[in-house]
Amino acid sequence: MKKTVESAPAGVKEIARRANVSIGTVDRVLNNRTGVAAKTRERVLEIIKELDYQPNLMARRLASRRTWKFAVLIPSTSSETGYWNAPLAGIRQAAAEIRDFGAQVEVFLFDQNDKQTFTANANSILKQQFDGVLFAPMFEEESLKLIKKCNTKQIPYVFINSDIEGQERLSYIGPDLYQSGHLAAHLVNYLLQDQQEVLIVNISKEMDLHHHLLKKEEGFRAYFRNNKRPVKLNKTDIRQTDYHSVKTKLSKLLRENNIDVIFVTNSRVHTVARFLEESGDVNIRLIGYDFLAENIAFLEKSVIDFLICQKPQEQGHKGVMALYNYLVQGLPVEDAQHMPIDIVTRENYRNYRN
Amino acid sequence: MKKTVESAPAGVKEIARRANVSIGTVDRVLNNRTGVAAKTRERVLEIIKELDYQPNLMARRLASRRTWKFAVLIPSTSSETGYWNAPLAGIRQAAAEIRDFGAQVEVFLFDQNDKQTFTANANSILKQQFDGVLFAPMFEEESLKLIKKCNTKQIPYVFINSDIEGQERLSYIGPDLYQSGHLAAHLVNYLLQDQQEVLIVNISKEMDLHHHLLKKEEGFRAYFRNNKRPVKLNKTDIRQTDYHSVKTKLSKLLRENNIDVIFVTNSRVHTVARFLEESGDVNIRLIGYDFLAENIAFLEKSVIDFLICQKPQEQGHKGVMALYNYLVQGLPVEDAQHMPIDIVTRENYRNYRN
DNA sequence: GAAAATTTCGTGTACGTACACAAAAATAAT
DNA sequence: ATTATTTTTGTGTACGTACACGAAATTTTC
Repeated sequence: MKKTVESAPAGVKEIARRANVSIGTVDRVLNNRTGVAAKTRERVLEIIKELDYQPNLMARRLASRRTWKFAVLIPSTSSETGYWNAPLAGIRQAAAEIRDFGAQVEVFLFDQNDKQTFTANANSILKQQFDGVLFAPMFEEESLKLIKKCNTKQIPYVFINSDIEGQERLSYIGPDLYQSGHLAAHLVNYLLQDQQEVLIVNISKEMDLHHHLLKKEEGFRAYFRNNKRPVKLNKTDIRQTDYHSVKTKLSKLLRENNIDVIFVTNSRVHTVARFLEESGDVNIRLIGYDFLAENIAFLEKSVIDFLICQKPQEQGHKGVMALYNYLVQGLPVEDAQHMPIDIVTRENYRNYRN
Repeated sequence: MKKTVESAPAGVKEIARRANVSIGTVDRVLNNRTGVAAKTRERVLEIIKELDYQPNLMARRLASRRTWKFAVLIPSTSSETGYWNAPLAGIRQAAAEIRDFGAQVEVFLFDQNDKQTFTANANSILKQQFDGVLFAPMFEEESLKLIKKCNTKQIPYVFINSDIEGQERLSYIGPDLYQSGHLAAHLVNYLLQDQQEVLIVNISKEMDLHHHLLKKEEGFRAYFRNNKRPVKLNKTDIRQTDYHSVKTKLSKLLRENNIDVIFVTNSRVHTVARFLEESGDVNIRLIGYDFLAENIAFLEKSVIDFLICQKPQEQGHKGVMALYNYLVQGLPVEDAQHMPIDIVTRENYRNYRN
């Protein structure tokens, strides 16, 4: 019971021979161009299916002079957080991979603290002729404007990192915020003994980004609502993100409450870690987000117990590839691609790939 | 300060034009074939460098009739465990990706319980002309024979899933067993209250595979040796892998000892889970290995607390790509590629990708 | 039923590189 | 200096697909 040795895969020529037509006709069927008799088309299609014809991408690319241009619009790396370095790296990697296939990627960066820069870049993108857009719809109102224009211009667009519901986006690639909060709660639940208390910490300047954090908090709280044992959840919002402000607020809180586990809803967990280390509160368990050098340092020292990460680099990569697969390859693209929710600890961070 | 708009990248034709030679000569220089006057070669090389010529991989591949054949030798999926389905899927995926680039992959399967099938397949591989081999060196003695023959035949080979030290393999792709045991211990340490006891369970028929499990156990034990608080570690080996045998052995053990956490060193953790569920020992925490349907079912029901996974599918994919990158692309390949050590729980398994 | 219009199909060239073969130039042998 | 030999260089075809153009077959029009 051996499969026949597969010879060189069949191409248009072989199809043409079997269907008794010329390769021109086969080509018309393959690229469903007009000008083929229905009967002939059917016959050719049958043989194509029968042979399980796979076009040779090399030859296809070589013969076609067509090129594509994709625009990417994401936040620049602020001095405050290096998070967006990772998606950008993934975007660059994808760009390199698809360059030979005629797709070019141009990156535009906006300032997270300045909506104006978002709009300016968006307009710049619209002026040029791009075949697809990948962007982070952080500012809802401004994003909706861009979306609308893309719709009328028939330019497909992909969201990265956050989603806006009810839009005709090609795909959303990003974290599953609610679920990641849920997971955090699950871990906290293991860390927690009976009667112990939890503190939820939101550290964020921008009101807009709050939405992001709230979804995680929601998932976190939902877990404990369904929990068997009752757990007291305290919470604080810290709007001044510098260390001194965080320290002041936290020391007051820890003095007045009996906190055993702290959950920080974003990557600024290292600020809290620094505080705990300096104040010597070594018995407090700490859990937060993102594989950043500052965080890893505290993970290594066991000040942070768990980091939850959602492969930011892969997000960038997948974002670009979604456009490429859809436009260039003509493949179907998943409506939403939620990233895996990784748990990073002192014992596995060395093997982690962002 | 704008870079000049990049026109279509220069090819052999442009080089030939500038050097005042034919494309044939340029071709000879590029592939450093013989038969070019030293002076001419120099002139051409200079222009190549000047233009920063990048060969068009598509065209190169299309024109070159050269093909590669890779052999893969891994265990077949036994009725006992579906583990190897995952690496095989990754191998198949990689094969599809590189097919157009002239690389073909042929898969050979051996029976984990029959060394003879390994040797027979290995010989079959050696008889044919393969350009590279990817295999799981499970049986040391038999593997060494294959390795030796590959060495004399100058065929590069890659190990998957387990490593044999001191060999001139092109690369090793697989789990970091020791470290994954370490991670398991780290998690167990969170689950454990003072004075509580742990049970390590090895369930395995084959003596040979034991080596695998022992490395994990070693990492596990090492963690607790360095631990602040003393933890009592019990251990049992179960050689009969059917449910009844496991049940008998475990019930006796749990009756006589006071076990709070069980660590199963391989994917058979679902057998233990089934036992705990049936016996109603719901307070015992359970941790084991691998993203298999049987295990996920118990993870969902919270009978299993954690599963540790090492991306078996990606292992297969990377194994094939290592051969491809090295032989076809001429790229350097990492000596060892340890997989990430993923923690899968009830709250994140839906997002997990093997 | 012939000419015109339209549909359907086949042929040729191009993409950038590899490689075989032939032509030309340079060198060696007589 | 002429022929033979070797080295160096140029030309042509092929890879599998895309696409323009023109030929053939079919349908429409009068």
